[in-house]
Amino acid sequence: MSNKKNTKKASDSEDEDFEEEEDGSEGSEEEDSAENSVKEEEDEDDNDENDIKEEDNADTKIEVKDENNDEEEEFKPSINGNKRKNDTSVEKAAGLVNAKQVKTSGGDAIKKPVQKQQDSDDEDDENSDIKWKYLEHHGVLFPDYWQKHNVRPRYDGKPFDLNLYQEEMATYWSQTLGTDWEHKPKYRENFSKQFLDTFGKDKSKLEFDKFDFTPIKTHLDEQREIRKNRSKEEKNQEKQKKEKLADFYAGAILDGFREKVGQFMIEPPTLFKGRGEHPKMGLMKGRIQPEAVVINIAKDAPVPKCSVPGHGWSEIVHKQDVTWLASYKDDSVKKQHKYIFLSAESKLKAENDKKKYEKARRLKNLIGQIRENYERKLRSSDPIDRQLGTATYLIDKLALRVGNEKSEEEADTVGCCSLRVEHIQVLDNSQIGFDFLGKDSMRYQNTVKVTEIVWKNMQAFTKNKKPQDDLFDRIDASSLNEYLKSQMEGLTAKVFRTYNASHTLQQELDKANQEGLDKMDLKDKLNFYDEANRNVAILCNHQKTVGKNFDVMVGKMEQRINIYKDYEKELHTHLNKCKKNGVNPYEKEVILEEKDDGKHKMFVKKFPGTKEKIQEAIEKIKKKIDEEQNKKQSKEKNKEIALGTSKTNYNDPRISVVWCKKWEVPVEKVFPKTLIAKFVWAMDTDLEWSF
DNA sequence: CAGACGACTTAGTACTTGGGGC
DNA sequence: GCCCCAAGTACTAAGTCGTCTG
Repeated sequence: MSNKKNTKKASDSEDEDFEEEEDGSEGSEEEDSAENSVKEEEDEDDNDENDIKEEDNADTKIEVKDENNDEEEEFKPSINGNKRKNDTSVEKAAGLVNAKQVKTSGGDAIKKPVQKQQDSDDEDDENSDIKWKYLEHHGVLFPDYWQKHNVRPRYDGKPFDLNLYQEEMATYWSQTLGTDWEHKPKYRENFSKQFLDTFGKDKSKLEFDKFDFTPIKTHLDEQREIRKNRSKEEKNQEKQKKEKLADFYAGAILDGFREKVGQFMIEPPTLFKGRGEHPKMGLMKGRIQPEAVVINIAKDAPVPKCSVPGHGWSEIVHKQDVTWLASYKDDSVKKQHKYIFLSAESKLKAENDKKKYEKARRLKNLIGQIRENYERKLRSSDPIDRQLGTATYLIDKLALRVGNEKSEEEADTVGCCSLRVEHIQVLDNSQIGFDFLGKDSMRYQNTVKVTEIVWKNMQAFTKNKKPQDDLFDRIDASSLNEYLKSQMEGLTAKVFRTYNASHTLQQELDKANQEGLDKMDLKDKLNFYDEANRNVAILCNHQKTVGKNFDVMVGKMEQRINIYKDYEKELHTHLNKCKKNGVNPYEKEVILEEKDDGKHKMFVKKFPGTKEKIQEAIEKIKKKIDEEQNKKQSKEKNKEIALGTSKTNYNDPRISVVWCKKWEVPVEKVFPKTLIAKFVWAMDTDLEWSF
């Protein structure tokens, strides 16, 4: 396997960087080949340094034996599927055994036993750090190199030449013109500095403000327009090409099963867009070269081909104790690791997911005892214990995150342990006010009534401190988790969020009986579900920003409702007239509203000629009013609440599955496709089950 | 033992899509 | 058939938490 080490750092020194790319030839040449890479991969396999021997090119179907997996679609990755058995004896898993042995050991379908396999997995504890025995995949996809469009910005009113890299940067900048980013001082500052730095010694002569990027912005808009107006065939072609690519890279084999890969495209360069007041926003995210990418596969799996000609992987590793297929470092904006994992619907992820909820259920069974314990700690004479007890109380009652330390290089956000005095207010009547920025700089604003002792503790923790001082100065995330571990094996702060969320959902949905759900129609049942979901989202503070035209949309809805209502009234008067005069002699149509272009009739009023028909029309419009009002209400209720996050990450899917079965609601109504796929393991939960 | 590192989950937003209303 | 919007998905940032290291 290749191991070329001519790596250059992504983008530490811009001068070097663009000089290297400046000669252009590299760029365009590679781009072409990158485009073709898929075809190449499949047809020819002989011109690459990662020359892989593909012993068996037949696209062997892999037999799926595990009954838990019978829903498994075979997506059709063209991996050289080796048939292999999925049930390998325990000793084979012992780690050092290489996959070759696994592969060649035993026939195919001798052992069936799903049950057995599960048992042996459980006993497998001493080997629990082994995540797979065999792993094979196609590596990762690289974004195209920059292709010059030669649209020049103006400088001091005159067209200004840029080299390849400068043009790339300038274009990323131009993409954000007209958005909020443009006006964030930090974004502008970071970008402009880095941009000017690319001019080396000339940079002192340049002022960023004298640049005018509107020509590039215009060009981008035009391009978008062109893209939008492509013919149907063109669009289709492109779609198919994309799908083909996806098929190729999205397929992996893990322990004899075809699995789908998650995000397999290396993150393309762009300007970093951090959340909140991130000090690094606007910096250039560097281009990742294959030389930075580590590939993780089984020892006897074919090495995936690197699709960038003339380049090779950094390293091929066989780490069985991790689940990632590929990883790379990207230090261009901040030190970080990126990974390519299997998708959420893979067995590996699903198992973890299930474990997470099982752990939360264990907490449920112990919560009484655990609460007693931290209540006691609240009154301890040891100040550390009082802080541990108080923090645990907040995590439990308010579903706060634990709050690890953060560096200066990130947005200033906090969680429980990192709360500062300035974030809380000790109020009258045993109340505490919270106001801080949590994960993703989402604001947590809440006033809560707490127990007497918690209130006293909180007050004590603020004593003699400056606003910027830590509220919990004697503990941190790891000491808190250590304490939690002493209460229950594997217990950490985040388990409380999972537990509280799922518990809340279960409780809310259990109210269905009192609410008389059986008499409701599907829409109302779903409203009921949403309401439960919403309570969880509120608990976890899952927010979304209100769309720019939220008010406009609501306004439109109101307008529509009013029009409908007016019409209803008119129908009533019409009906009365009809009653008086016997049969109405005429039927008229009035176009109530037209759009500016005169093309679109928004709403047509009709005044039918018979009493029956009028009555019908009244019923119809009443229903419409009702529907519209419901829509408006839920839109307003969900104004800044995101339901999706708790659905995907916090709510034990079995709760919803059982509820759906019980009330005859199709699961597809509460879970979109992707979540159904993610939660296959929960789909056949039986009615008796509860969280 | 603190801080860095590594792996994995959780998160909101930007973009795409598809289904209902005309 | 077209248009529009909401729902769904893709994307990647930002957390958590265990472990390694000096």
